[in-house]
Amino acid sequence: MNDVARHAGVGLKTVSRVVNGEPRVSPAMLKKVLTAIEELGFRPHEGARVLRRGRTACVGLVLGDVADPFYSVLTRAVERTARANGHLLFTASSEEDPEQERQLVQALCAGRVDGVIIVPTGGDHSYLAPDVAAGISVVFVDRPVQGIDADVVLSANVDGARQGVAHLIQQGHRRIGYLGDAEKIFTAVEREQGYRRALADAGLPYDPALVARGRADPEFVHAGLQRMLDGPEPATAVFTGNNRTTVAVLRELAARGDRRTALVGFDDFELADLLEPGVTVVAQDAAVLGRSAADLLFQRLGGDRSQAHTIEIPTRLIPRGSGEIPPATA
Amino acid sequence: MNDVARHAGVGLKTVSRVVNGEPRVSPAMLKKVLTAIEELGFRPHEGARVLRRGRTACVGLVLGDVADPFYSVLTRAVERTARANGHLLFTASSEEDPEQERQLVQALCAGRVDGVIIVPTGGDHSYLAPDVAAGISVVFVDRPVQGIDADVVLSANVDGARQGVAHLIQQGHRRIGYLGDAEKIFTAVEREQGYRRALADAGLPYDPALVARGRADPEFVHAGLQRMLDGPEPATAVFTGNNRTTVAVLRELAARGDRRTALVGFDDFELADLLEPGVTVVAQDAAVLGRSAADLLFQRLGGDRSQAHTIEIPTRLIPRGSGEIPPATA
DNA sequence: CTGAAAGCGCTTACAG
DNA sequence: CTGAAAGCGCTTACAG
Repeated sequence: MNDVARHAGVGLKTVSRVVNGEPRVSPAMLKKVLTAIEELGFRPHEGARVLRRGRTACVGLVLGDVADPFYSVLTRAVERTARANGHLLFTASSEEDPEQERQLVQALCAGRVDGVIIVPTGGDHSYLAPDVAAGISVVFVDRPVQGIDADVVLSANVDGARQGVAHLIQQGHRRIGYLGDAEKIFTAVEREQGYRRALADAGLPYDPALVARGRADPEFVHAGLQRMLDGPEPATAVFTGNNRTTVAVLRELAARGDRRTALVGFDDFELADLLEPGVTVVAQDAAVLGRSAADLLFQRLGGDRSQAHTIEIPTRLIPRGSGEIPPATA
Repeated sequence: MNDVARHAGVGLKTVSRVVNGEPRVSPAMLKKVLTAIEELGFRPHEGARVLRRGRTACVGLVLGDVADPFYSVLTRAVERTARANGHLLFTASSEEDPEQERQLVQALCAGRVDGVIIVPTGGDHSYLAPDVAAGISVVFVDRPVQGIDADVVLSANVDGARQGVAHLIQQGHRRIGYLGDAEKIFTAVEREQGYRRALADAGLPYDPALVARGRADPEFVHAGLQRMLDGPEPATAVFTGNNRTTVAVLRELAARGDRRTALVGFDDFELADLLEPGVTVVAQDAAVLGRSAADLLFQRLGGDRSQAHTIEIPTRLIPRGSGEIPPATA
């Protein structure tokens, strides 16, 4: 910029005015600066701007895994909103590791972003206090958080799961298995609670033998289903707590040649309607989740200092066939 | 940092030394600074560091749509490599709009990143010359680029498509339709070329009536398939040029109740194996594409000034059933 | 309408 | 081992 000023034979400030499109620049000056910029191929340096202005025009998004379809849709929605607000987006995957999440969030908060949206891993998030005090806005999405008071956007996990399981009960099922994430993940706990509530509502007993919690890998699902389906009192239906588990269960059922066990999954996924039978799901709206979180963030960045909000996004039961299979023994 | 120095009663430089873990700091000083940092909740400001050092420790990735499964897997691979090299990642979706891409890339290059990986939309990319001259490294992935000499990582599009179509010919098909992206997209042109080459290799005629190019939306696919399958000399098999088109074709075939038309798709997708029949695909390795591009980028950032490389990642034919359906009239 | 000075928060030479 | 000075590239008051 100094070069440009010298090249154009004007003051530094005049160049700054032109670059920032400020008024009160005479046409003659404007032209001199513009040609100098052109000739030198000058581009203003955002970093320097940020340092002086205190605003980065960037926001960050930290979540479990950008390649997970649910999160990639959420990411897209956040990105769209960020762009609409003139901001660029950092994305970073915590891999569900609290320590990695902390590192990523702090790297972002160290002057690189104006605000962050976080899908929090478990654990205490009070480490964010200095950053919040320094003026960085934080919004949590998909899961709530401990140790800090901030906006949160959630799916209606308990109620969604309750509805999904109630749907199976309505089809006549009495022994319904549950497979979901480990207990350290908030949504898993919530959805399992919805499962229990549906059972309780229908006066059905809760049987720990029908519940399996863990990572959605083939081994876990294989073992879990085996336990539920091959025992003396087998389950006739299964409710899964997230899309990866649902897909793993579909694979396992296919491998077993099992077409009689009913299935309702939490979270929709592409092609669920094309499988045979179509997979009945409790759909979350990842795009609305992302957009809502980003909207809240930009409200805060816009100066909103009101009390922290908690927004719950409703889910939707989509019957497609797998959840309407009647109990084998009925 | 000034506050810390004053609070600790030491020089600014000493604080800098401690923050950066430099040696030659006496234990007494170290302790004074450390407690001051603790008491003030000090965090070094990356922006300022960047301005002085000239390195951002960030890289950017600009592609069509982060929510596309192929790209989200690629994104994840880039992110992993970036993290392994101590860098954070910006992601931005161009939505296949050259102007939007240019804006995003330039916003990133304006002092926010050390390098960028781009899935280029069509058009000339010579606008990047000043940034490259300014020391920013650029790698293109998935598609090559015009107007600039840079590293490129591609899938073996022509050969992969040729193999996929040859596979259908081998099953006895003589009338094979092609549905793919619009011609402005490089990979679409390449894959269509592979399609034509396979036909030529087998001595089969190229029939424009069996070719449809456009966005993978339901209307396009509906019209395209109708034209190919409902004419006097219908196609008995279809080759699709990308995963979104493949899925749209699957939907359309299901809607038509068509289970006799064979299908091979370019690009793999989740659940392709669970459909009935399983979907035969020419699989690209999005993770390898992303990792290779990121590796090249960090080589450049590490000082490699050798000639630009072009890397081609092989594809793999995965027969699952849909591509092994014999011709209806055979 | 225009510009010289100070400073954003750090690091890079340079002296002590 | 320690620190005062200069400067990264820009913008924010402040004079003219």
